[in-house]
Amino acid sequence: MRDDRSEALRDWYGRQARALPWRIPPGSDAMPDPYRIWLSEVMLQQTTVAAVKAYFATFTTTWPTVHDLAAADDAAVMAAWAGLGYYARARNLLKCARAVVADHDGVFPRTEADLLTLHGIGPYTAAAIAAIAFQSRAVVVDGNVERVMTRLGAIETPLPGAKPEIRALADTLTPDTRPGDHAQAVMDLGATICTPKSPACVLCPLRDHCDGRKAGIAESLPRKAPKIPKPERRGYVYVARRGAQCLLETRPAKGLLGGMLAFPTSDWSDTPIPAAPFDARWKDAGEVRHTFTHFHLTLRVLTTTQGGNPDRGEWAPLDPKALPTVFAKAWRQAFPDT
DNA sequence: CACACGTGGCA
DNA sequence: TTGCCAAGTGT
Repeated sequence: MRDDRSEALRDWYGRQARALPWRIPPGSDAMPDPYRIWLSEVMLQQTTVAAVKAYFATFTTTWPTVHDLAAADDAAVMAAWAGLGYYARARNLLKCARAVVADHDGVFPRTEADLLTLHGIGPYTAAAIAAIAFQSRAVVVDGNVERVMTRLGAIETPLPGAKPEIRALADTLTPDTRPGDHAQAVMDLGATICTPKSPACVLCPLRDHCDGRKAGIAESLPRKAPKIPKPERRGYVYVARRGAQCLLETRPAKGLLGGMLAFPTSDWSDTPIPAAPFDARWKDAGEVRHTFTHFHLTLRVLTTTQGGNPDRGEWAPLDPKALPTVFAKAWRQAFPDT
């Protein structure tokens, strides 16, 4: 706390902290609920605050404690996560909740090392939970911290090579008192002031300490390797409706959209091979486009209202909200009225 | 270490 | 319209 930069950051956070559903106000002596901190941190992995809010409300209402979540049906949790993306997080969320109940008496472990043993908790999340939920002096490094630290220290080493330098600087800035507030202060700064593009340096509590700003290179940091263009893939998706039911399948537990509810599809490739789940007069309903992390996809949507004996999946009532976004798009393309 | 893994918003 | 990006983890 001797550090001028940490003090400036703490004071700024005291004034400008965002009010978030999982957050206690800066300086508060209230005890955060580790379950809610954990849940919010997992949801926030590579995901914006705006996208997380509604899901956090649904999850904490439906499953208020880690015991409730551990006892939930897999399908219910996957359906509730639908649309948020990175579905391995939902699968790991259940594994983690069940391990906390089975192996830790329903109480989240307090140390980074113990937290790290749980599914879906990596170095960032372990440090964040230790700092925010348990007031432990953990050094929290995420994308925001990387951006703020590379600018503050004018670190021009490209990522990921710069990580040791970044961590060392973050360690220097982390105070002994209220390290959880400090971690959230850096992340709020990165989200609202020290943004990827057009940072608002004039409003920054660290502007007089920032070497990147002094050198006029802040906005160009952190340096990163150029992105590889995404390849194009194509496929066929089969949307069959029979009265109130649709033909649905649960995707394999590993891989893309693993464990999620889906319509049957062909393979997705340069030259997909049509693979209707049963013989029928399939009607061409046009195409939908969707972009995943590492490829673009164009799906030709084929529909029928005939019945049939499918070679995979089963007839079941459909809640479109339980589908990953790419299949929700296909559903809307197939049956715009519903 | 490099790559797989979603999505919606914004310039 | 296209590309970039957001509180990363697992393999």
